[in-house]
Amino acid sequence: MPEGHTIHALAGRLNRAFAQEQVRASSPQGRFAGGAQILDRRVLVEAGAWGKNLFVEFDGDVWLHVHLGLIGVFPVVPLPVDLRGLDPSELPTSGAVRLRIAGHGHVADLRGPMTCALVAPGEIAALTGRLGPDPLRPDADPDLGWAKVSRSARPVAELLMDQAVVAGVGNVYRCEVLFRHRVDPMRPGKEIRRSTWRAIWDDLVRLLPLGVIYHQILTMDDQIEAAEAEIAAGEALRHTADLTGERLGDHFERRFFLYKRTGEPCLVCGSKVRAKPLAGRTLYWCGRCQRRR
DNA sequence: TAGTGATGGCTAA
DNA sequence: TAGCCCTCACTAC
Repeated sequence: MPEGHTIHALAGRLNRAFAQEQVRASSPQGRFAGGAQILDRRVLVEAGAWGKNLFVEFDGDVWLHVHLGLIGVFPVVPLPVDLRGLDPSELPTSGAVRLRIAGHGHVADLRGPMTCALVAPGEIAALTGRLGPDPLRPDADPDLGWAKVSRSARPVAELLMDQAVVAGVGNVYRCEVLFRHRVDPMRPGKEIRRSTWRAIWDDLVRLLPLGVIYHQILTMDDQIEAAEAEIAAGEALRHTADLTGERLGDHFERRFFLYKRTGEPCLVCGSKVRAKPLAGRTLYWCGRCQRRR
């Protein structure tokens, strides 16, 4: 289920649960037994995210790279009091746990990741160097994305999904943000105006943090404004303060302009929402609102 | 209860 | 282009 906001939220949960703590690591499934052995009893220094990639630093300059892919999950849950102090191998396991990280008060089980590997510090730079700017990172430079968009004949909907152009955008955000700016998803990158690109980028910088805070993709204006008002009032904290990954239920009603609304009326013009595969995923768009102008 | 598709993206062919 | 990772929410029966 991960777009970039999910991974940034996950990094935050890992930090709240384990940062600066010596942890136990194991691989109940066995497929990461060697790596887990190297991580075991190290201090988890800090977790961070770049787009959909999670990087976790352990003492001794040992780095873990995780990519959840489409089906991976990595819930961080508090340990029930009666299970604390047990050897992590004695904790109950559900599913194929590639990597278990256990601390004094929490346990995190990684299941179904696309990537789970130890990487040398130098490889981190190589990995992030292949990624485009991440709107969730304060040092992100949107011009790096623009340089690729403005030279490409590929459809903008395909470019937005390309992690080398923008890191962290997935199928929901690409469909919704293109609609929010009434951009024809099939328009070639080089025909996009710089001001349009900048507006899309600024919108991502606004929307993705809401996704991190609420663990929910928000793209409808009324919900965005309600979320921002809660944050400004300090009320959003109660949704995030104790978040360790348990499913809390959606804080906002789950609704989008287009996503998974094939054939239903566009919320702006009433014409039918269209869908077709693009860049390996289902693109949703409104043929009238997003007509090329 | 069983089947399906997905908020990814790599590798092999 | 298909396979894979092998989860999870949702649907049809």
